[in-house]
Amino acid sequence: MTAAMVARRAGVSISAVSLVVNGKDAGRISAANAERIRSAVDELGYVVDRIAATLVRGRSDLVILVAPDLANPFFGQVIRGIRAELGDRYRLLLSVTDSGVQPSAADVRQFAALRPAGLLVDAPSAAFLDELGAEEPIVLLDAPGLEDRATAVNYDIAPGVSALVDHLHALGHRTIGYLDASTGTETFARRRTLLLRAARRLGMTVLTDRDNDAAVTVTDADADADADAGAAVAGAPVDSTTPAAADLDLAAAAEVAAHVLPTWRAAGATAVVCAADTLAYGLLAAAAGLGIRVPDELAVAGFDDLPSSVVTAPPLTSVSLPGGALGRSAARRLLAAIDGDGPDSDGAHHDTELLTATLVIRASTAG
Amino acid sequence: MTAAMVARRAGVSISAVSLVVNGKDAGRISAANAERIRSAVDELGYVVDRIAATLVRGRSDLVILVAPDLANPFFGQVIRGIRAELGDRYRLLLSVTDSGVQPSAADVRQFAALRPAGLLVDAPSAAFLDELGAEEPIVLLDAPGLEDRATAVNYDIAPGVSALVDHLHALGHRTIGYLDASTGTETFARRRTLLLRAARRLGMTVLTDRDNDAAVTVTDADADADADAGAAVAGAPVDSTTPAAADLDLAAAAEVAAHVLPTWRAAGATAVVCAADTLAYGLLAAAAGLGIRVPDELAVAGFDDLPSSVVTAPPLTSVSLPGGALGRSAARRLLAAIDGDGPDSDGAHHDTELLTATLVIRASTAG
DNA sequence: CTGAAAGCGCTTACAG
DNA sequence: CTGAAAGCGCTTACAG
Repeated sequence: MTAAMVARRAGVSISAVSLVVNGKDAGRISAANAERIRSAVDELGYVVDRIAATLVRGRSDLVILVAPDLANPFFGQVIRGIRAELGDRYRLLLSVTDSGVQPSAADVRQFAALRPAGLLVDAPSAAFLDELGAEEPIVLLDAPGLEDRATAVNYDIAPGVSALVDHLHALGHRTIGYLDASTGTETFARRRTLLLRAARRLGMTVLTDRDNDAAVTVTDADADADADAGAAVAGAPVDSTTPAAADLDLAAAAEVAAHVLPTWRAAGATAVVCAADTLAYGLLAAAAGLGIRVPDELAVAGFDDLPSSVVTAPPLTSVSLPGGALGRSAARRLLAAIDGDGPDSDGAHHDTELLTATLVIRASTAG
Repeated sequence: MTAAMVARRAGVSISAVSLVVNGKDAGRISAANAERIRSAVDELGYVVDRIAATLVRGRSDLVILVAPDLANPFFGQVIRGIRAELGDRYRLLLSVTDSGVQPSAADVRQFAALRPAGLLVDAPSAAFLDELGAEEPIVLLDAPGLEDRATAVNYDIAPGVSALVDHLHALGHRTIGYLDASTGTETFARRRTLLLRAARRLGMTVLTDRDNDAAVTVTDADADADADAGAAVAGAPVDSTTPAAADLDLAAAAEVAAHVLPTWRAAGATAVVCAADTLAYGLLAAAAGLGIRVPDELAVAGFDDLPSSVVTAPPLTSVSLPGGALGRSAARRLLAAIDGDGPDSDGAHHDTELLTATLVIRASTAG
C-alpha cells in the first residue's frame, strides 16, 4: 500500500497524495481532487510510510526517553506525563537498558541513527552527556548540576530533605544510617549531600559505610557550598571505605540492608534514610527478617513516594518527587525546542525548571 | 556522516563501505580495502543510518511490545526477559498507551508504518487482534483463548488458582469477594472463571458485585467446560449487576474497595481475592482506612507476585506469574519466527507454551 | 491547481 | 575483487 497506489486510484499524482495526507493541500489541490484522494486513502487503508518520510525529512516523529531504570515504578507517572504532553504528534520510544545501567556510547549512536525528533534524558551522568553530543533537541530530567549542559527540569529537593531531617530530629533521632543508590548519577549525589548537610546542621551523625561504623564527617567546603537547590553541589563527601549502596532493586537492597543494619544499630542508629523508596522496601524486608520492628526500633524513610508506599508495612515516609509533573514539564520544553521557539533557540541560555519536593509523613517514622 | 564520506576517505565505493559495515565483505572486498574502510569508519564515527537501511530492506530492527499497562511493575521483569533474549540485534520499542487502554486501530497502523521486525502483544483482546491483521511476525503473551490466532506464551494458572482456593478453604473461609480488573482482556476473564469454578467445587460462595451482595452462581456450562489450561474458557458468568472491578491502579482499586468492602463483609465475606497485586494494594489501603485488620478480620490475595508484595502490610499472598520467563520465552519465539524457522513457518500450526503459575503464601492470608 | 523530477542514504543485484 | 546504477517510498522545490 503506497502513495502511488492511492494516486492511481484517485487519478492524481503522487505529489497530490502527499500534500493531502499531510494537510498541506490548502490552495494547492482542488477540493474535488482532495476529496477523491481522501476517499482512496480510506478505501485502501493507506498510511504514510514513516520510514520513507523520515528519510526525506531528516527527522522522525520519535521522541526517545533514556532512563537508567525504566522498570522502576516511579517512571509510570513520568511516562504518563510525557505522553499526555506529546499527544499524537510524536511517538514515545522508551530506551530500555538494564536496571541501573546508563546507556553506552554505542547505544547513543544507535539512538541518533533513528533520527529522533528529540531526546529526554533522565538522571544522566556528566560522562553520558559528553558521549551524547546530540544535535537533536534534548531536555534533561532530574539532572541537578548539569543545568549548564541543556534545558532541564529538576527537583528542588532541599525543602523535602530539610523537612525529613527536622522530622527525624524532632522524634529524637540523633544517629541515622543512609542507604545510597549505587548508580553514580548526580541526582543521588545531591540527595546524599543535602541530607548530610542538613543532619550536620542539627548535630546529627550519619552512618554511610557498609563495613564499619565510622561516621562520615561532612567537609567544610561541602557544608559551606551554595545550598541553593538549583546550584551544583560539590559532590558527596569522600571517605575511604565502601559506602552502603545498592542497585535500585528490592532484592539487592534487602541484601545490603541485612548486612549493614546490625552494624548501624550497634553504632546507635535509630533511623535509616534510603535514597529511593525501592531501596526502602528492601530495607523493610531485611528489618522484618531480622526481627527489627519499624518504627518502634527503627524509623525508615525514602525518596520518590511511589504509589505502593501507601501500603508497605508500615506505610513509608518519603520525600515525594512528583513524576507526572516532571514528565509533562520536560515534554513541554522539548516540544518548544523542536519547534524552535524554546528559550534555548538562541543557543546561549539553558532554561531550568524546579519542581518542589515535599515530605510525606507516614507510619514508618511517625510511630 | 554518510557512507559516501567514509567511501571518499577510504578511497573506495559506497558499495564497498556497505558490505564491510554489514559484515558481508568476505571474499568480496580485499583485506587491505576492508581495513581502510574500518579505519575510516572509526575515525569518522560512522553509523549506518537505520532509517535508510530500513527503507531499502523493507524491515527495521525494531521489535514492538504492545501492552495495555506498561507502567505496571509486573512489566519490569517481562521487559528484562525480552531484552535478554533479543540481544543487540533488535531494539525494543515499548508502545505506550494509557493505563489499561488497548491500542486502537489507528495505533496499530502506526506501528506497521514503522515496519517492525516483529510484534509482541501482551494480554490482547480478540478485537484488537482482528484490527491488527499484521503481516509481520507476532507472538502473544498471556493471551489465553487466543492460541489459534498466533504463537503464544501463556500462563497455566489453574494450579495456582486451585492452590489459592484450597488454601483459603483450609483456613475456614467459605464466602470470599473477588475484585476484578476492569480491562476486558482474556487473561482476566480466565482468572475469574477459574477462581469461580474452583470455589464452587468446594462449595464456597464468591461475591463479585459492586452494588449488592448477591452471590454469583457459576453456570453448569461453565463449570463443565474443559478445564485444561490451554483451552478457551466460555467467559465469565453473566450477572445483571455491575461487577466489582477497577483499573490496574492502586488509587482506583482503593476507591472501589472502600465502596465494596462493607457490603461484602456484611454478606459474610472473610477473604478477598484480587485479580492483580496492584488491585490488592488498593484493597489493603482501603481496609486500613476502614480499620479492617488483615488477615485477622479479612484475608487478602492477589495475582502477579510483584516484587513489592514482600513488603506490603501485611506481605501479600499471591498467585505468582513469572514475568521474566514470559518475556524470554516470547522473545525467543519471535526471533525464530523472524528468522523463518519457527514452528509457525508453515502457516498452519500455532505453537503455545505454558508457564506454570504457583501460589506464594504470605501473611495476608496465613494469619 | 498540477505533475515530473530530484533526492534523502542506504542495499543489492549486476556488469565488469 | 570493484563500482556504477537501480530502487526502497516518500517530500519538496520547480516548471508549467
